[in-house]
Parts: sequence; structure tokens; C-alpha cells
Amino acid sequence: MDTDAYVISELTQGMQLAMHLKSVLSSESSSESKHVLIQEIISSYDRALSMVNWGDSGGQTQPMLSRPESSVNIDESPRSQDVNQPFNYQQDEKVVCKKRKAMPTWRNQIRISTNNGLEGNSDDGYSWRKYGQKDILGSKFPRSYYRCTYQHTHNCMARKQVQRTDEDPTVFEIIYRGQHTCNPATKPSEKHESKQDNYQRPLPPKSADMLSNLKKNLRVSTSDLDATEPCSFSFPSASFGTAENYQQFNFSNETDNNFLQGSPSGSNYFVEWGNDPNLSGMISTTASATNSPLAFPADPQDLSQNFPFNNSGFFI
DNA sequence: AGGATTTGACCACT
DNA sequence: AGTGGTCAAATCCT
Repeated sequence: MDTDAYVISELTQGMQLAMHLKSVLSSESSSESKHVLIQEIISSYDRALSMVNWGDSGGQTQPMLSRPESSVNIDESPRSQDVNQPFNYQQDEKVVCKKRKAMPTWRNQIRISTNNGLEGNSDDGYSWRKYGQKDILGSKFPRSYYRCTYQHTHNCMARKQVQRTDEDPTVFEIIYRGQHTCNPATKPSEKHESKQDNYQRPLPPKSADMLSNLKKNLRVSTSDLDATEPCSFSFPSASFGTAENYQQFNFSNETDNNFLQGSPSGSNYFVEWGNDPNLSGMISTTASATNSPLAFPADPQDLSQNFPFNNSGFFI
């Protein structure tokens, strides 16, 4: 479709502007020119995002620059009444809604060793309670449904689905839904500690954190390209014309990367926004770098061509 | 006894 | 009508 060409064009422009900005930053240019470049980059990405959103989402979304703060406040809007409501489940707790739409989700594929290949071992640092299991059409293995143990005490509506993959029974696909509103930092003192601590350090891809981290990281990447910290963010440059090489941005604020740290190498996080397949992409942690870099695989099958730039709010 | 899991039924969505 | 997500009673576990 033509939208694709526009999106690629805009993203390419954004990339070039970012490179330009990098050179400007290393020179003694005025701050004004830097701001102009940053604004150009933001505008370029915004236009690309707008095209994607308007072109592929039935016109339901708006250019993100016109929706300040919408990126971090993940809108769940199960009943589509107030799209500007922050992520908040508590307000209509009384209303029974057995199926929620447009919840931010993450897919995480985890390989479990055959010795202890139980679903429960795919621990992510949070405490979950199983509330259902369902045979899924076309799948050999049932899907298990979990919700946060602290749903009632902390009004935490985070959920996850765990399903063994047909292709490789040692691999579990975990789909996270919603963000934790409980405080994981307090968990070790709570009673589920013993079970949790047997496992590896977490990597709970907390939805809002993940999105905001990506946002922050990318923002840093355009303004601080000379950062020397080892953390890095990369994405395939195929969209920019070179299939083999990754364009890599560095960012320096390692606290922004806490959702990656401790992540098992090779974990694949597939990020989605609601049910829109266009608002999705895979994030994987790789074993090659020292500090759990975030990388988008070059395989186009793994990466929706619009991701991450089509998501509403990674950049501003 | 209290919390976690199982499982059949119900409901929303397509 | 079929499918998937959730509820809630029954059951299991500690």
C-alpha cells in the first residue's frame, strides 16, 4: 500500500535527521539548531505514526503529538468510553467485563528445560494465581490463565496467559496483559517470597514501564548519541536500505533499562497494542552484548514492518 | 482453615 | 454458532 512507502520515507528521513543531529551534537552548534533538528525528527516520526494509525487502524487513533501523555498512560478503555483515561482498572471494578479489548500485551517466549518444564517455572518475578485453563482450538496444549495474586489487595489487574507451543513443547509463550499496580519491591517480605526466590531474577515486562522506557531510550538516543554507556538499543536498518547492518543507538541512562536487566538472554518479547497486528513487534534480548541490549530482529516475519514506530507514543 | 488450583458454565466477541 | 476469556463452586494442598 502507499502508506508503507510514506512511512518508510518518513522514517528514513527521521533516521537521517538523527544522524545529522549526532554530528551537530558533536560540534559547537547552537542549541537552537539542535532543537530544530529534534523537532524535525519528532515530526517525521509523528507523521509516519499518523499514517500508520490512520491508514491501518480504521481511523481510531490520532497523531500522537496531539495526544500528550497518551503514550505512557496506557489506555485500556475496555468499553471505549474515555480514551484519555489513564490505565486504571479500579474505577469500574463492579462492572463485569469478561473480555477486555485493546489491552497492551507482551508475548514472551521462554524455553524451559525438560527437567522442570512446568509452566509455573516460567517465573517472571511476580506472583500469579491461576484462574482458568482452556483448550485452544488447533493447539495441542491448553492455555492457562493467571492473574496477579495481589489483584484484590492492590487492585492489580495484571494478567498473563501461558501456553506451551506446539512446535517446541519446551517453549512456553507467555502473554502479559495489563500492568502491575502492585509494588514488586515489597514482595520479598510477603508470603509468596519463598516460591518466587527459587527462580531467576525477573523480567516482568511491565507494560507501562516498557513503553515508557522505550520512549525514554529513544528520546535519549536522539539527543545523546555519543553516550558511551554499554546499554544499547538497536533495530534493523532494513527499512533504511541496508539489510545486514543494525543501526544502533546508544543511551546512557541505565535506569531506563531496568526492564531488560536480568532478562534471560534470548528471551523474545513480542509487544502488541490491543489486537491490532500492526501495532506490534518483537523485542529480543541477545547474549552478545554485555548489558542486555534490546534488539529488533532483522527477520521481517518477526517484526511488523511498522513497529515500533507505529505505536502510539514511543517518541513523545 | 485458608489459600491455590481445577473445571464446568457463562459471557463477549467475531 | 464457534471460540476464547473469565467467573465461581468444587476440590486439592499445605
